[in-house]
Amino acid sequence: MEYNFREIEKRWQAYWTGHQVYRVTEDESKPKYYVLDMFPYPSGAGLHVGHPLGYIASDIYSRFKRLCGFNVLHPMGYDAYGLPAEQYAIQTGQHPYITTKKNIERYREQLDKIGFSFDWSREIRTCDPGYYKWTQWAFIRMFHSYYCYDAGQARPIEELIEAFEQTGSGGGLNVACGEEYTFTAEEWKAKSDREKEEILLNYRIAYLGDTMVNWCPALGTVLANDEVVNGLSERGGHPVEQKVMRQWCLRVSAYAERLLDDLETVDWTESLKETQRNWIGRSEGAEMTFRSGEQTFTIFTTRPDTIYGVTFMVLAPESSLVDSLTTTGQREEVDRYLAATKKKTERERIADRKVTGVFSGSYAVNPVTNEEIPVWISDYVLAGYGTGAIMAVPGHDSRDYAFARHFNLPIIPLIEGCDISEESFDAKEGKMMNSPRKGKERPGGLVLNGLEVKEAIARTKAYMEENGLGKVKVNYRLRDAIFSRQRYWGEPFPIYYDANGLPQTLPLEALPLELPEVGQFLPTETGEPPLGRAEKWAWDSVNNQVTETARIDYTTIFPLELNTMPGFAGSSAYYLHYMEPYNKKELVSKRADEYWRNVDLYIGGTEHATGHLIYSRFWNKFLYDTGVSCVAEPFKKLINQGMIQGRSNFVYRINETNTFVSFNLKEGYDVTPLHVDVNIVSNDVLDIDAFRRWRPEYEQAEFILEEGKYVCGWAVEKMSKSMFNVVNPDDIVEKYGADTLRLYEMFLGPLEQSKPWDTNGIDGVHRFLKKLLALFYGHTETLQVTDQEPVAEELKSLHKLIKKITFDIEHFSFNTSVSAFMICVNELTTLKCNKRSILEPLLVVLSPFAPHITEELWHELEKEATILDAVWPEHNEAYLREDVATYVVSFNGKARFSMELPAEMAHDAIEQAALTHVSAQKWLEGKTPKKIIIVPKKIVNIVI
RNA sequence: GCGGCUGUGGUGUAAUUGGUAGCCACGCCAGACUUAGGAUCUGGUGCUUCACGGCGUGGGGGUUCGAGUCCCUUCAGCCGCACCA
Repeated sequence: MEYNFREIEKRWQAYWTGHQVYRVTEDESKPKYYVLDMFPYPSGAGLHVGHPLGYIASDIYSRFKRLCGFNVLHPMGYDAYGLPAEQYAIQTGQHPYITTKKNIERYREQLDKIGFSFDWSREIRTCDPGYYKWTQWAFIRMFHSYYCYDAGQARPIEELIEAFEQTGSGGGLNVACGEEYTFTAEEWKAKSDREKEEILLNYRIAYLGDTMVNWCPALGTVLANDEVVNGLSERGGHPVEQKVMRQWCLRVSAYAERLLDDLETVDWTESLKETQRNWIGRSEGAEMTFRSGEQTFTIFTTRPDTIYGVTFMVLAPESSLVDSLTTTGQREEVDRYLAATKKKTERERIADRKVTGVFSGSYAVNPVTNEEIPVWISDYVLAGYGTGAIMAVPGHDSRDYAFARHFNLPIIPLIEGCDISEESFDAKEGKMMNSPRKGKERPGGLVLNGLEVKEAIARTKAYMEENGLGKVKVNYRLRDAIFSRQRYWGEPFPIYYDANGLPQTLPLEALPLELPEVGQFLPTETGEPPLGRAEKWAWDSVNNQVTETARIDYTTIFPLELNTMPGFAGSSAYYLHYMEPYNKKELVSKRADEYWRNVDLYIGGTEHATGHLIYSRFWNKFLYDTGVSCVAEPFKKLINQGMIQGRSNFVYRINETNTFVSFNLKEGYDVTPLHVDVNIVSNDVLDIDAFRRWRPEYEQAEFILEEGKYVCGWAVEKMSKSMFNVVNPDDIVEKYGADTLRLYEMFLGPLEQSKPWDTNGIDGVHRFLKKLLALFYGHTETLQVTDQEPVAEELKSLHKLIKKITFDIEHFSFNTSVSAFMICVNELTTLKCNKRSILEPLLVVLSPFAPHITEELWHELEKEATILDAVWPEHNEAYLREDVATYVVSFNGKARFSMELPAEMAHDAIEQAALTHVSAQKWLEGKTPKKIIIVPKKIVNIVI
């Protein structure tokens, strides 16, 4: 019997497509289960064997859930906007859509070969206007919303306008905003539309603001924080500088608290949650107000208890206070410092940690001691965090310490017994002293001496609030997301600018606002984004779509927004549209959303921890607030599949010759290791003929062989073209079949672990499939299955498998599942089992892992997949059979150990064990054993 | 610096979650069938010892009748945050 996987797979592929086997509908009679993969960016290089790892796992889980009676939504699509297609377009002039479309087709071809059960009728491409209509739609909604902390949710902006008209900015409003404004209702009413709009932008969830951005000159665009790594752009590694620009932003920071708190409600790995917690960066502290002459300003600190140790203040160079606190005498020096700081890029600022700074000339008054302390300016204080100003406590903060040492400022120790002669004492522990210092006590003043740090913090906070010197405040590291990109290949903003130059949203009927054609994909000569090259592009299409009254008169030239949205825009709510991709009227209908709710299982890489997975959670929460999504968290359980690294092979050329020496013989020769294409190496043995054909210079190569073979060296490296270690799944499928690939990728190790791809060992899995087929066919071409009654051993083998696999799949332990299959098939082979009643259920269990081969056999057995429902749950526990004397031993009602032996041996075992095993005897004191189970030589367990 | 994760044969890994450490594979060794083997099948394979035995889950210590698993400590590696007050 040949294992003709090529024919089998081709046939089933065609059958699945032809009969739309994996099409899913909202079937209310079944419980739902939503399995989602992070959709791929279709790159030009195609898939390598690492990409499908997560897809195979999710596919197995989907198929398993289907067999368990769930209605499983398992869609797939493409994150189609991206830089590579745009850069290719700039170089070649080919429209990114064409490149993207071609890549998608190639991806699809590769994915299809592996035999996934995606419902392709629900495919989404983020660059498809039918889809990005909903990205634009959500943006408009964010524009028309503000965030109310008291309500704990986003609210329509009209409510805020109403409040301003009623009570002005006072009236106990507790809302998220950029700058704080103070005005009365009358003042508000007196403002012009333009002024009102400027103020409202401070409150909108999608807003236009002047913010410090990461500007990447090489890419010609602004980047979000998660797109910058160590001061370099994530894509391409170009330097990034800080720059103030007017950009669209999303008020993600308003959701910081909820994004943090709701992490408790999701089933993600601890490390991923921790990464997000770090990124959100909650810190609890206090805002304190200091006075300097006529001015007051606020600082943020997590250590209010150290107020007696403040010996100077520091402002960020970009702080708006710098100007007003700089004295005339210091003006020149300060300006020089500001200019120097401005020139530094983000990376330089991180790289040279030299202490720099300049005195402003002003003094501030410590509100607790009334002492005057100098105000300095230094770039170690960040403008974007807290208030951009700090109180410096050199005794207990290492940065302040370094600064104080450098500029010879006083350092006061505040904790009993701490040594600050070499470094600051940063730990939040110990007893307070010098607070206040001896002889500086003031009646009714704050006294912290003798308190533990924790108590001192609480005491100071209370004192501040009682005396109106400050308030308790929680700060977050998480910043608003910068949402504009100066690129072509992205979603256009549904925004135009009116005669006042103020942003207005397009009418909803005008959506989608389609990406225009441009001659070139570069920025314009005047420095505008590429969309600036489109001539009055959208107005025609906008006006064609809206009713007569809503038409916009573009003859007065109201320009459209020329920026496009960033990559994360399209991936932020795609899982919602998968629920109802054919709905042209809504992102998702109430009915579909309430059926599918949220993603039960999400599988993808860790690299999205601080990007997509934050934005998506934010976006979903916004839609939850506005009643679109009915669940606050989009992804209930999340698994990060590990990365598959490459395993490179090397040949060893003897220097200055064309002779290659085998790995174990290379000692004694002067050799250079050279990467060799892993596809012409098998089990580390080089295919010499293929090598000679590989490159012209090796055509005449000579070899020094060991035992007739050329053995290559190897190393684990990143999978990349330049290392010749890229393995294409197509080649594996061609050689071994998709089922072998699927099983092998799962067999390789735990799903979440990173591991090198090593094709050595795939034979073992392939052999397993052949062995399995041999159970059905023997040496013939026709089925040899009989209807005989199974014997106990056969049943036991099967039921052991079912129990094991059920447990393993539910715990995403696919590698051990594959092992269990191998054990079962080995056992059945030994038993020469060809009984239908055993083999049929075995197929059902295997089907999530190797759908082609099992469907093939089912077909021959003339069975439907529904057989599963009957088998799976019923026989779950059935393998524990009295007649083979399997004992499950338990203490305190908890199963401890099980062992099998003939029943008649049990009695002898008790005696022997009790006599020979000291620890058992000790344990048994005062107890009466019912049964002791042993294996030869050693005691196994005791039943009380 | 702060936080998280990991450490088991030659290799990938497993261990019923505190109960015979090394399942299942790869590789290797031996054998069978073969003109042949990068095919197939059978047996063996943690280290050490001729053997009885002894030693073994990065190192050290502890809890326990019993520890790969729990606690303390230390080393190594990977990841996240980091001039965030």
